[in-house]
Order: sequence, then C-alpha cells, then structure tokens
Amino acid sequence: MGPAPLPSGFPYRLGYACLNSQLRNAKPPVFCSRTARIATIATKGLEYVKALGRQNLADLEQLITWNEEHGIRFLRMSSDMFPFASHDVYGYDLTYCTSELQRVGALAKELDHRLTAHPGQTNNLGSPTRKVVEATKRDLAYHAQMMDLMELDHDSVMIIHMGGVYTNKAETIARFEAEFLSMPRNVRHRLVVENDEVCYNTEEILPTCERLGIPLVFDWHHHALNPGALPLDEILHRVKATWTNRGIRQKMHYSESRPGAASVAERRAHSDFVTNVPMCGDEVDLMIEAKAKEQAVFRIFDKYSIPYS
DNA sequence: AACATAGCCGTCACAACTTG
DNA sequence: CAAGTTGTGACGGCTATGTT
Repeated sequence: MGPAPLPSGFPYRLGYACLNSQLRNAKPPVFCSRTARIATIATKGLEYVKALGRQNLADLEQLITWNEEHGIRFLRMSSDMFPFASHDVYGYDLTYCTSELQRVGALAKELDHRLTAHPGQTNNLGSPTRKVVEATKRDLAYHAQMMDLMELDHDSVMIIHMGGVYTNKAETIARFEAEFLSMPRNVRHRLVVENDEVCYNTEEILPTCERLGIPLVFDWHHHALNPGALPLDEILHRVKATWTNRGIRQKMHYSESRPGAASVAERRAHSDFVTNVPMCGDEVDLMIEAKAKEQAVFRIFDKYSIPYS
C-alpha cells in the first residue's frame, strides 16, 4: 500500500454509487430509482412508468449539481433510472427521453463529471440458460443506449461480473467471450468486467480482458476476499494495461467489511464508512462503495484535508 | 448421490396496518 | 388524520437445508 500521500498529491478522484443519502432524505426526496410494479403498469399504463424515468433523470441532474458543489465529480448512475426498460414484455426504448438525456449528459460533460453504470447481479453473460443471456443482453443494451443518448464519452463504462460458475469455469468463460463478441459495438465499447469475491478473482478474468481488450475494474475488497495466487504488483500492472490500451481513465472500487464481520458471508456486506484508502501509485478514479454513500467520501476528504463545501 | 425447496442478496413501491 | 411500520413483490442465481 505504501505511505499516505501528501494532501496535494492525493491521487484519486472519489465517487459514490447511485444514491445520495442527504438528498434522499430531503423533502421532497431527490433520488433516481423510482419504480413500479408490473401490476401498476397494467392499471396506470406504460406512460406512468416512463414519467417515473423522466423524474429519476431530473433528479440525476440535481445529484450532479449537488456533487459539483461538494467537490465530487464521479458518480455511478442507478440502473433503475428507467424502470422495466429492459424487460422482456414491458421493455421500451429510451428515445422518448432523448432531449432530457442530452441535457443531463451535457451538464456532466460541462462539469467534467464521470458517470458510470453497474448493471445488476442478474446480468450473467456466461449463463447456460438462453433466457438469462438474452435478459442480460437487453439490460446491457439499455444501459448503453442511456449513455449513448446522453452522448457520454468512453470513460462512461458499465461494469458487470463474470457471473456464476455453472459447474465449469472454462466453459462459462468461453460462453461469456462468445456472447460478448456477438453484441453490438456500442455495448462492447462500454462493457468492463470486475473481479468478484466468490467465483472469479482478478487473475481468472485477466486473460479474457487481455484477449478481448476489455478494461478490468479492480475491486480491492473483492480481491482481499478472493485474491488468487499472482503477486499484487503483477496484477495491478496488467490491470492498468487493460485501461491504457483502451485509452480511457482507469477506475477501481474500494470498500470495507462491516466491523466485526467474521465469516466470508458477513465480510461481503459493506461498512457504513471506510477508514483506509489503498495506494497503488496510479492516478485513478476510485468508487467508494460504503453504505453512508457521499458521507463516506467526505470522511476521506477530511482525512486527507481535501477541501469541499 | 441426485434432486427439490426456502432463504438470501439490495432497494424500492405500494398496500395494509399501527401508533401518536 | 398524518406519520410511521410491516410485509410482499420485482429480478435471477447462489447456498444451505431437507428429501428421496
């Protein structure tokens, strides 16, 4: 890890995921994950759901503005922004919202904010079940379309995991790679892969990332729980190359276990705040995954005497 | 040994209920 | 009567437990 750097040399642009706890608890609340039930779609119609998407997007604009005022320029967008957009039956196209998406994307660009996405655990490109793979492809296409309509640059990536093992890792990885190559260019160019804490560690996904030119999001916490055998410096060197080869800014994830967690299952749950920030010698964007969200970022700002208002 | 079932993961909406 | 609480469903796969 090395010594803590001087405040002026703090190497990371820090971000948080999806939800701002202060704005979420405000009156009226500001958040990006309004959703509905399928039964509600039947009674109120798809227009109702699409209006929820508009409202979520309007609140994303507020989050970006708030972040700018508080020294944060890195944010993961909620995957629930447009409810059921990638649903098999009730799915819909985002072009109904093109002008609003452009507007928010332009704001992010103007303020030099990086917006990323992390489609959910149900995205399993390597699944042996056709239905699961097709649902994954729809969800990835939805996220890519959202970013495309916002006209975000290639730093705006969407992160998924390799997924389940399905009794055979090599066959699953082969399916993952074949499905990846079958997807449209705009999806392939946004997709990046993250090491997980249970099934696929960093060294197990590096070969896929290197073969297909996919940037690898290194998650420090997952790596601590599922480290593999390769030395950390070799891993970090190869991970970094997956980003420089693509020509975009590297991002990593950092989180910590809830205090007192003993078993692996307990250690998977995130703490409210983080107390350490890993130093890797590179200037990267670091996504802080902690329950206290933006408040956890502020704690790090305090620790390193980084000003924010 | 093979298969079936329940609970879990995370976060919200929404209805029904309880409390002040 | 407003505000707060509880339970369930949305979503698919993993893990543990139970059954044959």
